[in-house]
Amino acid sequence: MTNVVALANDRAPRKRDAEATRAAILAAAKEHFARSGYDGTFLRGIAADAGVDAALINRYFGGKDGLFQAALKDSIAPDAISQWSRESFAHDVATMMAGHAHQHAERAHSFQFLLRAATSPVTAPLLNVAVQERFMGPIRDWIGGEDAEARARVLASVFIGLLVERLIRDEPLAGREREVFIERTAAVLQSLVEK
Amino acid sequence: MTNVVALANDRAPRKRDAEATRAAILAAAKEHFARSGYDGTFLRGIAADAGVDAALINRYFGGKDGLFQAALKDSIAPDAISQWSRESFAHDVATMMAGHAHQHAERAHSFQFLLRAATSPVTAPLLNVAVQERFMGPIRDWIGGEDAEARARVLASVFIGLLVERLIRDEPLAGREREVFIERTAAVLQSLVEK
DNA sequence: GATCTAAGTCAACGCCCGTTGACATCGGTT
DNA sequence: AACCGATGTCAACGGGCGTTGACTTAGATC
Repeated sequence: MTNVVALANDRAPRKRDAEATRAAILAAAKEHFARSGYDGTFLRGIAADAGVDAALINRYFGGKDGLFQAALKDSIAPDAISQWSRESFAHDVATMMAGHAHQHAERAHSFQFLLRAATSPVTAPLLNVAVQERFMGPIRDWIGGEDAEARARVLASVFIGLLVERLIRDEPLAGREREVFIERTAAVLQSLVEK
Repeated sequence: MTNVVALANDRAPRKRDAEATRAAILAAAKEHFARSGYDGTFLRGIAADAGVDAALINRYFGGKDGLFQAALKDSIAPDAISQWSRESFAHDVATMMAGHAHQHAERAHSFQFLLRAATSPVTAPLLNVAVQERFMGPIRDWIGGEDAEARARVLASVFIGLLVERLIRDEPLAGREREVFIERTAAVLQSLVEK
């Protein structure tokens, strides 16, 4: 009798899948790190959520630090920046920020992860490098023009501030207040894009 | 032979001073919590900085939790927001942000402390209340004008973002980059103050 | 089917933390 | 001077963490 589990792929079904378990560990790690920070997450908890033994984390990621760095890299997606529209990005971002954080759970989650990373001296240097390479760099290139570095820094600050305020206070804006918020925020963002 | 140590006060020199040691512990605790967060600070480290035994912390504050709460209460200081100058505040704030965080250790520390408090589910509600009452409210009243609430929110976001960016990356700006950073940041802040 | 390697498990070690209770010592009181 | 409570010290315990190495087992290869 052949294996009961689904098969039919060119590869065998193989219950033991290194890539799959590695991904499961990484996914659980991202959630734990986002929710509880570096110090507040325990490898045993991650392993339990991933359904594996804690020792496997060590095998795949070389320890807690390595796991954190892998999760960090996975949480910063630089690809979307270069595709931003120069004309509408300011309004788009402002509108997004005015909405529920839940509507963008994915981004909110990974950003929460980053924010937690910023608050621990252990992880702050790692975050610094990651943000520089994968966030500030693309933004700098994207806005271009003179003094792109300094302007990118201000822009990144505003971006971060909007996200943090969103996280601290999740109540959505409405009515006229929402309009004004979007208008003002878009104006700020736009002013930093312009040379 | 009289005591060698300085005396001559109306009070005896008294090496054993409960209030003084309590204050020393609290001061050290605030610094440690601000720098390293709740999980990252160790009572032995605080005790060492305060020059006392770790067991005393337990006697005076009833444990690490009690010490943290005491430090939190002590870190929510009355604000100087109402005394900001309408003319120079934008440039003042921008200049402050461009400098070393160390140069404004006091504010930076208490802000770091509050921000780290957000990472603990226990203390997060406290932070929300503190931000609303001690920060958003005064800012709203201070800027005044139409739609003060919405504008205050954007302003507070920018403020928070600048602080977080500073937290992540402590390298100071210099030269032309610094000038541009200050100029742009001041322009953003000023635009939000104006009606 | 025998075999060998990768994938996963298990128990335990070592470390460091917060906390505790017994002990020492200072300082005011009588 | 004798006393006593408040103040400070000390050593140790219990627990939880990350990490390790030996062991087991599934799955591919022949």
